[in-house]
Amino acid sequence: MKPLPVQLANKIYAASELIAERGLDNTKIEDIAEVTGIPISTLYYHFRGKEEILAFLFNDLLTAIAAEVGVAVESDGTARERLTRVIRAQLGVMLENPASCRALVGDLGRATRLPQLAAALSAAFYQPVERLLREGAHDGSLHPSTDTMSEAVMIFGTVTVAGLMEAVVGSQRQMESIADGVARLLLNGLEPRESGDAGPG
Amino acid sequence: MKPLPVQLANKIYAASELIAERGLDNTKIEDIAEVTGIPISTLYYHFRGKEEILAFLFNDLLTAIAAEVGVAVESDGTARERLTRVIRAQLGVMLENPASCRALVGDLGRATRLPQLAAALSAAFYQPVERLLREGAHDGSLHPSTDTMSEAVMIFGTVTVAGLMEAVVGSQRQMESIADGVARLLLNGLEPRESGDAGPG
DNA sequence: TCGAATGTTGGAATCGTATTACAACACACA
DNA sequence: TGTGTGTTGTAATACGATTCCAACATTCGA
Repeated sequence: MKPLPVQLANKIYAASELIAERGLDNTKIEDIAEVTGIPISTLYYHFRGKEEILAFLFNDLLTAIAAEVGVAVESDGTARERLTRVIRAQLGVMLENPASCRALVGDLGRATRLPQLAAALSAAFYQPVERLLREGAHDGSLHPSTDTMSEAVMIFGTVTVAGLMEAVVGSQRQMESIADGVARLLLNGLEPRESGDAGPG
Repeated sequence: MKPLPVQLANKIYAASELIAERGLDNTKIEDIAEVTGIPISTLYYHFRGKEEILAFLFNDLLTAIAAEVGVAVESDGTARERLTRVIRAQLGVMLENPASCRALVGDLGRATRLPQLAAALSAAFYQPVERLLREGAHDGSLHPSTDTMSEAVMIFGTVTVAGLMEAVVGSQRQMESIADGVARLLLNGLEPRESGDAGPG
């Protein structure tokens, strides 16, 4: 696939707001053309159709997340510390692109039906976290897990839903604050700990 | 809204499989008519359109979940124990209706854009859990929380994504096994506990 | 049993919108 | 100047949702 001219790439993002609001089906190509300022003909010259426009936006978002998450995974420290950074990374990107996030989640079915995206989703989320879980069992900073895959998926769900909620309500909360809440739940759990709070950085 | 004749209600579920697979837009009314055995005209006699069919299915699922969850919330025991039951209840219904679940999540955007459903969603999930969190802080079985609403949402995300994964892959795992994994993560957290595993029922 | 009300159904008619086709035009670059 | 690539408007085309309508079925109370 040709690499969409920058000038267009910049404009096309304006569509995510619209799609997030109404969903792809209730968004007319005509509307997309209007908000992006790209004529319909031009859109069809570059994209096979509506769905491919959405795919472009998703792919972009997922790539961004995967990149940030990748950095966090590779960083220094215990697995637990890095997991905290991963959570921050994911939430950070989500809060920076609330519209794309809402669009992604709103049309999640479509996203998972687009094969390239399913792979990107997996690469951006599950795999890095799964790896951290294994490493954490090794370095003792995380509990040993029998099923890292399930756990990675659940963690993904927790983080995503948390981020999504903020994206939907257009929250003004700082990413750190949200990330702390997520990390606390995931690391400490809901059951009271005998000792005081474990205070991760 | 008139209460859809039972005979039709039974047939209409056959549509969820289809919608789960392709998403609502890629599902023609014609297809729905075919798999359900309900003629197009009849569908339009009872439903305003495609979207309302989906809404019916969702509403049904959410009502079922809300009911089961409600029982769990009202049951005996500490808040922690009841939370465990809530998780089982939700997962139980999800695994019994995998197609509806996939459809729901796949068209989540649509679901949240349908006002009645947003309310049903909230009633089925957040509210009961939020209540348990507060009660748990009281009876000491759960840690005190500063933001029960966020926490409830995250818990919802964890459980839902876990259930969804199983629904998507058509897992044969027992609900108990899955629920145990979810409960362990949510209650104990990822960080190792000094004492041995806390073993909830 | 009759008649109204309600539900069921097929088929034709509408209508909106995605997508395609095509032709004119712009720009860069050899 | 000529070719290739990208841009854009306009006019088909096609498909599928929804609506309309008329015929028929069923129920139920008078």
